[in-house]
Amino acid sequence: MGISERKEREKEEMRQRILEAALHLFRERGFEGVSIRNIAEAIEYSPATIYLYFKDKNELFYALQFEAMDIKRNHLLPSAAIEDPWERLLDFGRRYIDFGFKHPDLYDLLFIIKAPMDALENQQCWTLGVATHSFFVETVQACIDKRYFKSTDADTIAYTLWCHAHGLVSLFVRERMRMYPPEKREVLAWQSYEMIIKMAQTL
Amino acid sequence: MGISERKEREKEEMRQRILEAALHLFRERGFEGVSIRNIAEAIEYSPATIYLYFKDKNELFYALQFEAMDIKRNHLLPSAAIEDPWERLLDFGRRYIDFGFKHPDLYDLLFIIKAPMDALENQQCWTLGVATHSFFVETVQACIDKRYFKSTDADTIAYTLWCHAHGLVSLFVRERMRMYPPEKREVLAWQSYEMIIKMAQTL
DNA sequence: AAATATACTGAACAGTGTTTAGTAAAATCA
DNA sequence: TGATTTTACTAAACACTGTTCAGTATATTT
Repeated sequence: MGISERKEREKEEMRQRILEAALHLFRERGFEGVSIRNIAEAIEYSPATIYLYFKDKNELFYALQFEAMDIKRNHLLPSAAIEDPWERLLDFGRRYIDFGFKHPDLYDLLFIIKAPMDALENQQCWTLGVATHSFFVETVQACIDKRYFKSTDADTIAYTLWCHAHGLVSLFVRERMRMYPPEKREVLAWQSYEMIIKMAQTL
Repeated sequence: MGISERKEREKEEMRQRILEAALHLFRERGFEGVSIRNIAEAIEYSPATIYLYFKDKNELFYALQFEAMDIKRNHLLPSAAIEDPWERLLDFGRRYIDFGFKHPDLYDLLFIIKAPMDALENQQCWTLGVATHSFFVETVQACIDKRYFKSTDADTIAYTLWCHAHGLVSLFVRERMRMYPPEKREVLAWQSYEMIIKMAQTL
């Protein structure tokens, strides 16, 4: 049955074409500024067609979130190759913040936007995120084992570092740093990262 | 001219009635879930009437943001009475996080929601925010002066602490802590606060 | 009493997400 | 082959959104 195979392939291609157009538009105009009709126009199909491939706008959103999670994963991946856990942790943090600054729209999509997080489509995205987080906690644990920290509570240390990095990126992404001059914002952020690292060392 | 005075008072009352209804609805259904028509219905006026008191939905949003900022200010205010800067800083941080947990919708409005931040109405809100931030930085400076920190860079210390608190609250508010069991989330957050305080002490 | 200013509204416009009935084309069956 | 079913798609509608504007009834001033 070569036909049904081709059909399935075509269906998958169409799905990808929709996602591509959506991600493209989204990175151009922000998530709120993209409508089903926009996407439909971009791929030269009727709006109703999109509903043959995605249940609703939420499910399209979940799929996009998954794409973003994959891009983030690839951005952080090189850290995993670093042997020394402390150096790995440093590199990981730097890459996390760098991802946020380089792809504010994707960071937004992953960590800031309010959306129901319980759809099936989103499950695998969440799995990927949890995996990355586990890798992070494991690295912290490895640092504990090598006596880089005094505290032995890996969960709390990891969460504390994550809070800092997330706060840093999201204050930047959502433009809540107006009390600092524009050119100082990114500098201050990186200084703060250096500071939290030094603080962590003494913990 | 008693009439024009009364008119002005009535106009202000109407403005307040709109804001009250909007804030009420917003805290019930989230910001995205509130429409001009909803608000109009709540105060039993036509949607067009709202546009006689606010230029557009954004300006209504700014006014709400100002209300939220005021509530936050009152929530943090008691800290100012504490003499010792270190104790004041601790209390301030605790109150900041507590505000976020108790009023996630208002926190959202103030620090997370994406919106143009340059309208006139928003100016005074921003002024209030900057004042609070200045108070925070001054407290950090007072701690530096009393040798509670080793570092002398008040800006970076303040920003680092703010990043942590904001990251903590916004991960909670935007439900990005799914990898931890629900009952552990708030506990972990407060543990993390304790940890950053201890870290800061050794800085 | 007439003219003007004020406060408000109904109806419309262009946009949104989503559903449904219907239509051509493709694949399958006889 | 020709008839039938399945597939892929769309036009049109529904109920919503923010926003504007012509029109109206009341209150104030002349």
